Amino acid sequence: MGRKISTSGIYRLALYNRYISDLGKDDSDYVSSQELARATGHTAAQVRKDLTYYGSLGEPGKGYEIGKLKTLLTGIFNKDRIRNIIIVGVGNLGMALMAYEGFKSQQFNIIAAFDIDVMKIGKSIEGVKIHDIANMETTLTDLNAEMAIVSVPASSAQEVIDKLVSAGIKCILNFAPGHLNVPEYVNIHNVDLSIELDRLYYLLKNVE
Amino acid sequence: MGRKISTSGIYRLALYNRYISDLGKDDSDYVSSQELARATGHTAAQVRKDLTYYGSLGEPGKGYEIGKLKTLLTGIFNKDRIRNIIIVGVGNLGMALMAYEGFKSQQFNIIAAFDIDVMKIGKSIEGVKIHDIANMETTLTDLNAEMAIVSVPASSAQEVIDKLVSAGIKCILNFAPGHLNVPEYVNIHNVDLSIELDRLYYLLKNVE
DNA sequence: TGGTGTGAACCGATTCACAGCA
DNA sequence: TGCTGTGAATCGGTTCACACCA
Repeated sequence: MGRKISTSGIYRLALYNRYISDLGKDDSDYVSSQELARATGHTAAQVRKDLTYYGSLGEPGKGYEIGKLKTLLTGIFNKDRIRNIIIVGVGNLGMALMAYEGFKSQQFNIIAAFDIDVMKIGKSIEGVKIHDIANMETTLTDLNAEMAIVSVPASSAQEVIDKLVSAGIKCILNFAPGHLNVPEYVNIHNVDLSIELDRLYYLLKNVE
Repeated sequence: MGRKISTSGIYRLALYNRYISDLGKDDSDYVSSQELARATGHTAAQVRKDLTYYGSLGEPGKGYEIGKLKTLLTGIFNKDRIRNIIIVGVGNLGMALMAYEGFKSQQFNIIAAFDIDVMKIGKSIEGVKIHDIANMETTLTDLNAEMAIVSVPASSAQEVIDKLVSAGIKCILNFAPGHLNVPEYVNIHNVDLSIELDRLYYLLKNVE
C-alpha cells in the first residue's frame, strides 16, 4: 500500500472484478495472477502489482482466494450498493443508454433523465421520467444522484456540463464530442465514438 | 520523423483534427501549439512534439498554417474519403449507433447491419439493411467494409468476433463487455460502459 | 517578440528476476 | 513445486529549457 495506483491500474482492477464476479466459482476457490492475466489481457506480474497496492492477500503456491478478492474489489468500487445516475439528453444514444442492461447488472441505476424537447418532457422510458432540462438544477437537489451521463449534441454540451457542475455533480461520463471545461475537482470521462473509429482507422492504414 | 508516435499521440492528433476542422477559419490562417493545447486539454510542448513526428510544418513566430495542418491530418486519418463500416447487433445500442450523426459528419458510412433476430432481418434502419448474421461471412465478401462495430450481448461476442476475423475484418470497435480474443494482427478497441462508470465511481470515492 | 523544433531530464508505469513461503 | 510479493532494471512518454528562426 502507500503509493497510489495508476489510472490504468484502476481500469484493470475493474476488469478483474468483472471476471471473478462472472466466474461462477465458489468463494473458497482460488484464482492465480496467471489466470487473471489471461482473462483480461495483461501480464501476471502486472496483476500481482495491482493487487498488492491493497495489501498482500495472495497465498504463495495457491493464488488469491476468490471470496477475499471479491470483498476487496467490491469495496474499491462500492459495488455493494446501488449507484444513482442521471442522464442528460434523451436522443437515440440517450435512450439506448437508459435501456442498457449492463448498467443494471452492475448496480448502476438511472433515476432521472433530462431533455429540452417538450415532446419528451413528462414521458417515461424504462420507468424513468424525463424532466425539463430548464429545471435541472432545482430537480437535481431533490435527487440523490452521484454521477451524470451527458448525451446531448456538442453544441449544448458545455452549457449542460456547467449546470451539472453547479448542481454539485462531480463525475460525468460525456458522449458529446469536443473538449469541455470543468473545474479541477470534477472528473469527466469522454467517450467520443468518431474519434475511436479514427484511431482504429489509423491502425488499419499505418501498421503494416 | 522516423520514430513511432504513441497510441495517445494518435488520439491527440484526432482531437487536433477535429478542432481545426470545426474552427471555420481560412486555410491561410495560422493556429499556434498554444491554441491547440488549450482547445484539446494538453500542453503546447506536447502538441509540437506530436506534430513534428510528421515533419516541421510550423513557422516560427506564426504557428501552423491551417491549410497545411488540414492536409496533414486528413492524410493521416484518410478523412478525404468515406470509410465503410458494418455493425453487428441491432439492439438498442446498435440502433442508436446506426442513427448517430457524428459518424456521418466524420466520413464514416454504415453500409450494412447484421442481427440474429428474424423480426429484424430484411428490414432497414436509416436506409441500412439488416442482414442475417448467419450469412455474415458470405455477405461480407461482397461488401467493401473496412471496420466493424460489435454491439451484441457479451454471450455471443466472441463468436461474432471470430466470424468477423475470418471474414477479413481487421479493425473492430467492440461494445460487449469482457475480454475477447483476436489474432495479433487484428485491432480491437473496447468501449465498456459499465467499466467507465466504475472508473468514475472510484475517483468519486477515492480522490479527496 | 513570439512561437517552433528538439535534445536532455524527468517521471511513472511495466517488466524482470528472484527471494520467500505454503 | 507453484505462485506470491517486490526491489531493481527497463522502457517510453511527457515536460523542460533553450537555440533558432521569421
